[in-house]
Amino acid sequence: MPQSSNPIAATFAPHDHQECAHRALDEAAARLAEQGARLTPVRRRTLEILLESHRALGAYEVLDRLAAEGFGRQPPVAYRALEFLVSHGMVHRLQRLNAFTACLHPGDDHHPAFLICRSCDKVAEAAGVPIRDSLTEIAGRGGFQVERATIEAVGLCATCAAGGAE
Amino acid sequence: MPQSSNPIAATFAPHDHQECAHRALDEAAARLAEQGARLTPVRRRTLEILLESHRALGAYEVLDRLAAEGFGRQPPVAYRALEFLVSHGMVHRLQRLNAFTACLHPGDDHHPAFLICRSCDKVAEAAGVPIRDSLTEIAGRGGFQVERATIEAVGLCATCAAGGAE
DNA sequence: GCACCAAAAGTTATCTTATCACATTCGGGT
DNA sequence: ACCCGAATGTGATAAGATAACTTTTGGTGC
Repeated sequence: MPQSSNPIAATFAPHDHQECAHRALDEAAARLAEQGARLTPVRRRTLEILLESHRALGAYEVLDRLAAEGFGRQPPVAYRALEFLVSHGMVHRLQRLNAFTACLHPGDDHHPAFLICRSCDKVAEAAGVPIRDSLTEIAGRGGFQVERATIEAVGLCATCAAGGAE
Repeated sequence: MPQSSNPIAATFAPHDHQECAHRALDEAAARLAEQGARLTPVRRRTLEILLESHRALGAYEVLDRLAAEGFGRQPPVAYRALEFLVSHGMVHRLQRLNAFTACLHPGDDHHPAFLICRSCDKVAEAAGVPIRDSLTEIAGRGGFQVERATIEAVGLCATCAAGGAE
């Protein structure tokens, strides 16, 4: 992730993907090692594929890439790797898109809000805490205990808005 | 909807569905008439089916019921009716569940947050405005313009929590 | 009443997304 | 070298959604 005053803007701005993806991969590997979880070749490659774009990819898109690289070509190959990565907080699932996106800062707030740009299709993670607090508060007044929340916004990122990609 | 200090609690509490569903249907019919939209038999019945439970139903569940009542038995029958109702604000689509739920107060805040009880599967609508404001604010700081937001929480409603349905 | 047109409903086929069940392989511990 | 459980591979199929085309329906002008 490049230098920037704001992580959301930084995600959408042009920047050195190689570097930010590499950093995230190292961090993921370290965290998984701590947990005693195995980052096997398929799982590692799956994470890399997601990190190579900030986009969300469908399971079958991931599968195609894996198959092209010599891994199995049946859906469970991709779904299993993705499920593993999601359950260890390395990847998030986007409900609106039926798609998956790599987490750029695993371990921090693992329940972010997602900002999906409808023009460039990149996905940023925004601080979920204040939003969840608001939701929890409103739900709580009705006696509802929130356990998990999905917060996903579709809109236009600053880069696309500026670039006339409207 | 029964008398209650809180609409969320009211949704989950036992109450006279017939009455609250009937009210919502009348309101929907009136609103559609205003808009010059046609509430045809399939559409009307689809809305009734959703109103009969506060649960979210999958398109194929709705389709089965429609087919059993003499309507077509092909997926587009259900999808078209649901799409019509969604686009007119009478029904909401829940991304987490790939399912649809009737709107209990069409016209009010058409972008509510959804509270889904994992025990009884009922769905309540909570005021979405404060939550969306929070999201819009955070996103805006990163230059992201929110256009549409999905806010869905899974948890436990007061009725199930009290009833030991844990 | 009737001819016309657009909207709605019906039907077939197909596509995308996701999971199940079972066989095989891999890797660490003894 | 052997064992065991985890991970992977494979075929089949379930579940969710849409495309393309035909037929029916309902309102409008005549």
